[in-house]
Amino acid sequence: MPAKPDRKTQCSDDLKRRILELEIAPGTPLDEVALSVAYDLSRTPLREVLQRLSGEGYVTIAANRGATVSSMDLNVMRSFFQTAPLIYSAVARLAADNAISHQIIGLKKVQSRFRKAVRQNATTDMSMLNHSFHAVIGTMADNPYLLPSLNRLLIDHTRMSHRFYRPRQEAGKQRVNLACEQHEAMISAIEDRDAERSAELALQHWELSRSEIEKYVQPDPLPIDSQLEELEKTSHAF
Amino acid sequence: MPAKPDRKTQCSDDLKRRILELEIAPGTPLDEVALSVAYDLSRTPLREVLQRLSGEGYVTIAANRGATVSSMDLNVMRSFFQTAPLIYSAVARLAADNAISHQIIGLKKVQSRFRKAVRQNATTDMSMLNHSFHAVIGTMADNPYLLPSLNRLLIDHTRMSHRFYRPRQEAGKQRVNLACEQHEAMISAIEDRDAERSAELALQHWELSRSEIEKYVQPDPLPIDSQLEELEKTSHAF
DNA sequence: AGCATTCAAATTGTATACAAAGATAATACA
DNA sequence: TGTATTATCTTTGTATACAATTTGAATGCT
Repeated sequence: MPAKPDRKTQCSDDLKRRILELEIAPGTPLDEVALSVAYDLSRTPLREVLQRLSGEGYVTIAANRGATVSSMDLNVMRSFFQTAPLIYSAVARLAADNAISHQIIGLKKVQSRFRKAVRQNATTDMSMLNHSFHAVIGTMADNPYLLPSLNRLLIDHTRMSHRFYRPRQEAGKQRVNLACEQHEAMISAIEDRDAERSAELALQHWELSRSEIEKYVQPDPLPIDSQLEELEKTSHAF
Repeated sequence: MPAKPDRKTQCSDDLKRRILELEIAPGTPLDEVALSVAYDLSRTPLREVLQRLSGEGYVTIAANRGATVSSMDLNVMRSFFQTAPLIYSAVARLAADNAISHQIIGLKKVQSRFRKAVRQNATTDMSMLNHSFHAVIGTMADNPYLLPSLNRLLIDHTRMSHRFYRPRQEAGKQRVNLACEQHEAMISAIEDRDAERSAELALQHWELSRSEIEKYVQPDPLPIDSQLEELEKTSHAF
């Protein structure tokens, strides 16, 4: 009973996935006719899909000039780091207050898939299942005002965090395992209806992610002398 | 130069106004053909307007069963009171940090129109200009994650606050004047780039509004003995 | 009467043709 | 050669006809 394969939802879900996985980069213009043939829809329903994605923050629509994948410029990044801890902790608190058993079961299922992806080192699965994990916590919070904020944060967080799940050094893998453990702790806090602990864990989880992202944005500078050589070496790892 | 009278924007703005003024009540279904003839649009662009309004939280769209004005049930109300102080103070803080002079001028203009409406006792103008006032502060904050939350809160806040601006007793008018003064104080805090004071004032402003709304939701009970007589008397005042 | 079923009407969803606006290339002119 | 203007092409926006779904009434059954 995974519902009918409704072409419109399928299109919407696939576009979301591709945007979250950076398969379509921020700022990329989306061609209506190209998409409509690709997803076997006429332009009318396709445009409705784009409108909805715009409402959810995945794309930005400019009048007479179509849709583009939402950008992640400097100002957006700044807002992201400023806002994420506020919303994440508030949502985690509400999730502990309001979660119903059915949702907790769902969260555990997502987490077990996440853990499996971590074990298998399936990097994109990790990103996407981490996204799902936090989206489920969002639905637990059941707050129509915070949800749009949270989901927008998650979109950009997921887009930024791919590198986190593709660690090249042992220390990085350790951090992914830590993130996985933090998920477990969050589940038990929610299960215990411990709002304070839930919020606190969310902040810790955020802090781990934040430090990793900042390291990517502002990496250790290369040695001044042999800059080109170093660049050559590290570029292989990508 | 107030832009072109674009029928689609006109339709969208008018629907927003009617929803905010409770001219169209929460839960009311919106008929596509009726609206399309009313606003002289074909159904395709009208549907896009509804999709956008849905993205902004004004209406809710259910598949195969059209759009309805977003409801304000118990759960929504609960979330509202839970979330408003968090977002209002955060936005006020950011507004003080980020406002540019051009925006402050705009805010002052809105406030002067608001003050005028208060003097003239123009109740719906008050509601709507109060809405604009806080929406402008939202744009000052310039945070793409918080803005959707704020605007959703403002929609419901405006819909709930009409009674606040239609006071029947002298004490009520005093409170409206106080609200007006608080606006002035908020402007000067923003102008001084005093984020803390801005946030503090936002919370005070919220508290005033909250107490008024709660009084409406939970009014003083009628005298037990002559309940019907009292009901008869008070109903004239509506 | 109460309830399920079937058919008709109303409403929403989709496809496609046409109109309008924006982007681009070609041309004319200084 | 550089710039402005025009013409053409591409892309987005709108109207309308048609398909699919839902709603509600009428019918038949227990």
